[in-house]
Amino acid sequence: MLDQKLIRENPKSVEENLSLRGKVHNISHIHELTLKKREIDIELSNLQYESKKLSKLIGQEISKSQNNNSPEINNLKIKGNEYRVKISEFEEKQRIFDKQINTEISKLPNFPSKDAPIGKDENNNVQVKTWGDPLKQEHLKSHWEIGESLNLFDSIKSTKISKSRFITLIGNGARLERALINFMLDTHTKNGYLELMPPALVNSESLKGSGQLPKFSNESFKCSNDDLWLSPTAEVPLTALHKNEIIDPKLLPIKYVAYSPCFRREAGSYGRDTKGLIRLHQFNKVELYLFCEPSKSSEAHQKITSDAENILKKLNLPYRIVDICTGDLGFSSSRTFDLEVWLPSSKCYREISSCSNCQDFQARRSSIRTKIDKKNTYLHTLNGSGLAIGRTMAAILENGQQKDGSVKIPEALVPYFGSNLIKNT
RNA sequence: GGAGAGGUGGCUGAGUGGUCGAAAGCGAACGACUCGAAAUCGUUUAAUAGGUAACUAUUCGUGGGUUCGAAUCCCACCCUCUCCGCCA
Repeated sequence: MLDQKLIRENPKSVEENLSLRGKVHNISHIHELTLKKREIDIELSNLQYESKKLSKLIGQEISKSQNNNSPEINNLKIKGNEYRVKISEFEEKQRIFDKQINTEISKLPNFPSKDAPIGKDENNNVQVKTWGDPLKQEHLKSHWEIGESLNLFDSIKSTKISKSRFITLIGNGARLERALINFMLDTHTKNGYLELMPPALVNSESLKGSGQLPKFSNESFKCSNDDLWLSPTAEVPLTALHKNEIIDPKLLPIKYVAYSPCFRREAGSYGRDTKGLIRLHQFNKVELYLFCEPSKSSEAHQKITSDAENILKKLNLPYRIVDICTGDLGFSSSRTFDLEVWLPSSKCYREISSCSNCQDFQARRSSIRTKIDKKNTYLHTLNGSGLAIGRTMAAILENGQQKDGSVKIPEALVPYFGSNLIKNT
């Protein structure tokens, strides 16, 4: 959520900032609404002042005369009634304006950071670094081929259970998934993150708070009988955890790591990544999340990114980091580093983690503040996948494949998986 | 799901129509006393919006309503607790 005061006082700068995203945002209508609302606020406040004064006077008169029905008092009551009528008119107006302004502002995305590369779309993203040697042989198997031959998962049968884009993990596949979750959680908790396991169903308020609503209702699954949705990422419950709080600065920064299943409708991606573990309606993810003071968020962003990278390094998976350009930034983010893992079968890097600094955008939507120099200040929130489990499994299968059809398990994972090889039995 | 009780400031808790943003206590901050501390005494101690400020308004779970006036009365919803039922 952008600052309403800024929109009222400096709409030009707001438009300029938003235009960095490569799309024109005309906010003049919102600007006008805020000005009108301001007038209403002032007028209402004046009316309330007069009315309050009169009510006190009536109270005094009644206790003085011991009679609440004298003509003088009745006259005062009639006057009071006039105030009441006017006040409720203004309150109604205020309500309407508040609602309009709020709906409009919550549709506006975050400002891109000044440090984000300027660009129109994903083609303008900037590769920051690469790590490891990408495997580039011909005739390498895709992870779904490997999964099928080693009987690690089944998507065809899963359509019986649900529909397409769901997976059932089997045997070593299920075991590998579990090993990855535990490995990642252990690694991050050793690095100072507190482990949480939040609810998978979240209410509309929570989705608004982190930026998925009102604009992206199409991308999450809704439970029709309740005001509950299947959470698309642990970012949602983790933001909502501290909704409407003023957090003691001594407790900052707050660092969470959470395993959660994630549910996404993937509307509009028909035909893309239909095979394998890359794009599913349900997937597992270990998420890093951080609340900190505004002055510390850039540094924290580097840190959260390197904590996510750490997993890829330990698993010995080649990857690169991409600095997302202003035109390709997610709705809530001001700056994002994507970690992309090398998938040899498709000979390209695929996103496996997205590390974002949302600055005060989510904190303002969710009202999460701290005291800085006695002033309430919105915190900055950061999130990063650390990592998406399914895509990590895909990368391990493809990068660890051996000529005999078996798959080598990265050393760091062996204690968790219980074996250094998956082979056909 | 049924029956009952309840939601008040950082916490405990009083307040059932009138100057109440709210007694009292605890906690916290500052000051006095002290070499220092404890104890004691004194003062201060909610948030939000607008305003340079004085100040003004709003907020007693949330949203409506009644009234000149609502923490207090009415309606709806949410949440918590106890008992019963069901369940991992």
